[in-house]
Amino acid sequence: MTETFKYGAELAADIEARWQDYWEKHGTYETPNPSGELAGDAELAAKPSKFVMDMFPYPSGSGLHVGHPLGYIATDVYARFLRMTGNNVLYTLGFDAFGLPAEQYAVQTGTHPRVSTEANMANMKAQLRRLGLGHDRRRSFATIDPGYYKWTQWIFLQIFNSWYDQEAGRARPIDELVAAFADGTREVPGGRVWAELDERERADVLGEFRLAYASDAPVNWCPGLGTVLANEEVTADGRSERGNFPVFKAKLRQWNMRITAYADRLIDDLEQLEWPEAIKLQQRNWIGRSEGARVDFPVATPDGRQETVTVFTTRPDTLFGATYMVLAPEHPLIEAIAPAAWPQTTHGAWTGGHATPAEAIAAYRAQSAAKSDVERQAESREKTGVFTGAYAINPVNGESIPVFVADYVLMGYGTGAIMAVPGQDPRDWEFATVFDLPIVRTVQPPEGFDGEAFTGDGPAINSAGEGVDLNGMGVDEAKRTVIAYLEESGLGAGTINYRLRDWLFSRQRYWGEPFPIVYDEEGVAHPLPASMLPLELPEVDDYSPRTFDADDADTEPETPLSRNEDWVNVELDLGDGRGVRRFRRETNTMPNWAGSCWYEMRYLDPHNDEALVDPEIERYWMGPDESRPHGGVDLYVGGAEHAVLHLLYARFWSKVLFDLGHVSAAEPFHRLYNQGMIQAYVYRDARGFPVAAAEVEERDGGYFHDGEQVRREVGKMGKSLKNAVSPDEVCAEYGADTLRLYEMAMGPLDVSRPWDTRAVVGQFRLLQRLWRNVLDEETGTVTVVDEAPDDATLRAMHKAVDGVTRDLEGLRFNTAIAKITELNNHVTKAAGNGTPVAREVAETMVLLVAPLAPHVAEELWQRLGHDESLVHHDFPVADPAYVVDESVTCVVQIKGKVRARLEVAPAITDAELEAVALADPAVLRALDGAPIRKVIVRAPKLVNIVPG
RNA sequence: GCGGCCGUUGCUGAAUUGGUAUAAGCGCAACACUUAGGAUGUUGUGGGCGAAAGCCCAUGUGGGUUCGAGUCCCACCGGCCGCACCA
Repeated sequence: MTETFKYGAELAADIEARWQDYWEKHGTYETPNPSGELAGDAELAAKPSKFVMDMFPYPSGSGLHVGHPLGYIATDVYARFLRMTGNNVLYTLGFDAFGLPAEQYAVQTGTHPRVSTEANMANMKAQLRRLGLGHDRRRSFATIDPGYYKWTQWIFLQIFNSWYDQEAGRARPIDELVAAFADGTREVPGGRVWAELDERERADVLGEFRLAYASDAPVNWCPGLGTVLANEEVTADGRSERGNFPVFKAKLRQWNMRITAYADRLIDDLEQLEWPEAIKLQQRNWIGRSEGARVDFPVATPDGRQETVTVFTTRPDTLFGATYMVLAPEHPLIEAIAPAAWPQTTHGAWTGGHATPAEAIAAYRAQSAAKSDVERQAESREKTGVFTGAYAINPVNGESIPVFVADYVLMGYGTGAIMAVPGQDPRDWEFATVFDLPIVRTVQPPEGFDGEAFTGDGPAINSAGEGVDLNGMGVDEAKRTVIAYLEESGLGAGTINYRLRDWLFSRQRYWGEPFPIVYDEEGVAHPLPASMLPLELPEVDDYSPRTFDADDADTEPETPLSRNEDWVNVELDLGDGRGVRRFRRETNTMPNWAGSCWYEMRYLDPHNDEALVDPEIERYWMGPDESRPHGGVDLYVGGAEHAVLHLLYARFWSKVLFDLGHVSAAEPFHRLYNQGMIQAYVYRDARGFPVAAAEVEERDGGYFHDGEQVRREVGKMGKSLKNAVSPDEVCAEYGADTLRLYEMAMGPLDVSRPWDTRAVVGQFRLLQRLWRNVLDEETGTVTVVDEAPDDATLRAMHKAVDGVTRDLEGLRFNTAIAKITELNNHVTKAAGNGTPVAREVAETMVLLVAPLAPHVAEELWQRLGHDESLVHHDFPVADPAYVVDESVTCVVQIKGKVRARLEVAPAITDAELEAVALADPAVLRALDGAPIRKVIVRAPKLVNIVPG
């Protein structure tokens, strides 16, 4: 092979492979911890710590397209920049390898999930290595590594063994609650005596407090996937986020995490985080905090007792307008209050044509249970319901109001019961109209209001009773007044309600972390002692989930692990002094979110076998400081689709671990950045089918495939739209440095935009020009001269340094590249005019481009005579004296329109500039003798003259 | 329906946050070097009028605030995203 020094695909490939090997061999990206196993270069560890992280990937089998590494390239550039500006930077990448995608892929290909997952990870690692990402590989792991999930299970046990102390506002060990129950400092629910409870009863009591607990509750059952799902994994139209199968409500015993205990802190602590407002807003909405009141409505039962139905309302001020009441179909009190026969006064339309309330209720329940959420959404929102036959007493005015069952009230929100105020609520108005119920306005609508329910502010009317008179008050005052009255008279209380539900934490899957829980012969759950962790997934022959007809709600989940009797039935000594006993293992597994709830902490201390992370090391990297009041990762980059899933769960786990004293950071991610999506052009033929984008040619202003005209649109990149571009292709044609530059130059990181293969060459040309500015393509000799650069070049250089530094700090990679390009173009032009490139300028350009295009930068740096890698070299610093131009172009405007340009010194005073501007011939000509009313001067760039 | 974001050139996009609109890249055109160019370099490239100097118009549309608006305010049009019978 004849040696060539021309920067082309071949040379780029050679340079890149060489430097990737060099970095690996020299451990260039190995970041020292302050102590412990990964302690190293003490000088480096003494620098300020910066922790930069990507959302780690699923090891998917289909390989990467150029959209996948966008965020990784951005974090790599930023991490490199931070290294060059005096920081000790932790940067690595692991794999989120448990969960549905990995398992489904394994099922499709008929191989064991571990085998296919490992193969996929190896493939992705090779693809990522080709991009030159500066990861500390010693810190990488996959969530499926037993050494990692040992600690996932350990954290589960911590959560299981704690409760939320409302008074203290934090989680505490469950033992402290047991002690309080035992010595009577805390009352046992139901007024029972702790010492008199048996083991089963105690377990049940504690289950009401534990932050991880099993309960029988309506859950999201997805027959098509064969598993239950968390609320966050179900779409608005009642389908599974993965696979898009229908989801049904089913009552099943499942594990939950009491995330609701943290609702307020999860909202409040958002304040201090540097996250996109849109994501904060989504989290706030998801948690759905709303302030209002609980109000108790007495209902007489058929057997002469009195029941109390509690409602939640955000509008207690409208209580006098409550003319009926509605319970959700699943409400537990319906049976107790429904009489055997319809009361005499029953309106014909209220019975649904049934002979008795019991029949009507049963029929209505059957009708609404048969509807999946999908159908409920698809139907028009016409209100349906049925009378229970019972009447409640409105506590403020003693009115007897009918109680209905209707599915527009949801058991999962508030108390599952509402007071209906048709005068002020559009839904209640609609229902009242259908069932001919009375409507009483309690807020005076404004003059000319001709709508139905009035939801705005106004003076209260029709709102006076024996104990309280709201008339004339505005909404806020009326709320306060009525809440005070309710509390005084024991009829209710001000309260806060949340939309957030507890997190359903178990799945009927093989490919997940087994629960470290066993059941004794009485069915009481016992945690495994930490010494028995990790509880490894057993090897089984049949790991596929039992799935069902997607529409068959009448099915039940079956856990793959339960098929393995040898593993399920065990004899263990739990170390509780009761010796070896027989147990059955929990056969559910954890959801794939478990592994991603705490992985940032494990990067810090990945091989620690004594603790999830050493406290000193955790404090060094993640501990709170002035800029991060709750601590956390300095920069976390990933897609916005995790706004309420991973990001909420991870925050929750961090807070529990923080409360229990295991970590110093109460928030996992201080600064969050959502990268946009790289889209791609989609070409469709006349029938609307996508055609292979790579085969489309553009001519005569149109696009053609196989001689046929096709139309172009912008869509997602992927196999199904036949427009995927793999990073391997781009690397082969231009090299990884060009790919990196192009992805960073395409536009702002947080904006989505289409990939344009044609435009990649622009960044390739930048590197070629840079290369030629340093050395001779024919001979390979360095051509830079050891002379001082001329003044103009020096200014261009320092301006570029200044701008690039600020752009990289702000993650504005596209404009940073534009500034480097400008400087390089300046140098190229000067060289073309016979001014050789000065060493100082060449080296500065190499350092500026180093975070973005590290391979070519290392190569040029070495050729410029340096023996050491530039990865830890100082980034150039701009000299302020050269950042300002020698002369500045000042615009002279007349009434805001530019009429003249002046070259002036940057230090010119306002008065001097005004004098110069007013003497300028072009200005005089434009003014044409008009008198001057006002002159605005912003030296040195602008003068605006306003003629009278 | 509620909430949030965004409309700049043929395309991707800049604009120190109210102060020269259109940086940089792609594409396109011309020229140079070349046997050749899908290489490289140079120059040009929002629209209109003009020989030129220059003038007028232009940041989705219409209004407003200001000496001055892509930027701030109001209304509308178009697009994207989130939530949605949440009491």
